[in-house]
Amino acid sequence: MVRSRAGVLELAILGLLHDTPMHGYELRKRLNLMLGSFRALSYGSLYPALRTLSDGGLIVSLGSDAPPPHALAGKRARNVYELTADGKERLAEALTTSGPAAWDDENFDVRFALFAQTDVETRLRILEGRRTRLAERLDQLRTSAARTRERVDEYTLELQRHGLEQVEREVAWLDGLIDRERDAGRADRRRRRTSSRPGGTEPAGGSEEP
Amino acid sequence: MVRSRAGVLELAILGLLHDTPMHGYELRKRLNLMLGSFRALSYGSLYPALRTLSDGGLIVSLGSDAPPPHALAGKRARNVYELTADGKERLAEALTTSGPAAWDDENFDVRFALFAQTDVETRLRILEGRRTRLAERLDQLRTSAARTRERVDEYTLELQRHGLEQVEREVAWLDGLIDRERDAGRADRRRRRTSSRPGGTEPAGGSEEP
DNA sequence: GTTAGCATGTAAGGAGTTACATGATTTT
DNA sequence: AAAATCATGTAACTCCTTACATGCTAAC
Repeated sequence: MVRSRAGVLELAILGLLHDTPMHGYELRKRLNLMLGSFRALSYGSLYPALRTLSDGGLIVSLGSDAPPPHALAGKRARNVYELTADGKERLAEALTTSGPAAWDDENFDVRFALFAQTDVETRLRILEGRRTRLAERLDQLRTSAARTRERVDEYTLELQRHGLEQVEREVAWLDGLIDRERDAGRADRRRRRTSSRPGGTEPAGGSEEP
Repeated sequence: MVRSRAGVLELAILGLLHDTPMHGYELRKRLNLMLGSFRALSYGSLYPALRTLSDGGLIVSLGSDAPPPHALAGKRARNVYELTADGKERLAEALTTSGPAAWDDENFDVRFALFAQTDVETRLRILEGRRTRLAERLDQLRTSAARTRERVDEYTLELQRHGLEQVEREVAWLDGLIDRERDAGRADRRRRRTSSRPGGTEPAGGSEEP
């Protein structure tokens, strides 16, 4: 088995390249945006990752032929990458898996940012998984807060209080998103029932009303 | 120069041991509490860190002599560590430094959790440094949000919106804390002026009214 | 013509994790 | 007597960063 570890970074790259072929430098900027923009990813991470994906046959660089149609022509030396068939397959596969690897702290943001390429069912599974994870955390925090009370100083206490509040807010955020997705899901099923098309693999997309 | 890198973990250990001598296993639990309790620190990190500190002469294990006065006597094989004079010195020194190393994402929480061992001036410097850092982040986020609008999908946008909101809330939290510290600082100066004692190196502490 | 930003990469190293290996003590 | 949890450590490995090395192109 060659697949072994997934790596958030590789998934993020695959996800971005699915929309638009890009070269590393630009990819980095989009990646940083996608990941909330703090914690700027370094080239020392990005280029080796591109290399790995390229070696694995998931992406290819459009070497010296086929200049990007819309953009500033000329300027070689840029390696514009795009997904191969294998890459698309792997991406699609990775996007439908849920499990802890989807809703853990390090992965959730990337998975969320790629929701547009998924269907409502997957989105709901991931959002609910994340919600459950955070609810567990909340439980732990509240329990240990009750246990440690008085044994820690003001500042540690304040830090815990603030941490708790942040998690609570994130849960509330998720609740809102879950509601929205459920509505979208209902609308989707209604649509599918009405039209005779049994529905392909195309993403649900839609929901123009945020 | 032997000092080289500081390491958040080592500072956290020093800070906890300053209050109470402890053995590794217990230290880990307190450490996890202190760091918000998610992201449980592994033994594979903790014990080597204790080793390093021990080798550097900053902490010592009270080997087989002097059983902990208050606690469950008996049970050897536990390495209870405490700060050496050097360790206390290094801790005090580390606690008064500000600079990015104090208010960066990875360090701020630990620094904050150790505020009880600092004076108001240091606390204010760090809180304000952190506030400035976050304000910069906010600026970047808002700018890039304005630039990318329409070029990214709903979900990426929602993620950015949520990230922005979280940072805004943290800034508000800091503002509250800064106000409180300013009040404490004023009270402190007044107290110092009134009493003839010029004030030693003891932490400002106090502030029973949260 | 020189500075700033675009563009790609490599090598060394830091900071942590997982998995392994071991054994004592407490609870059921 | 078995299971849980306390307690300490090591080795291999992962993921990422920093610092280095290189060169092209746009703007001032």
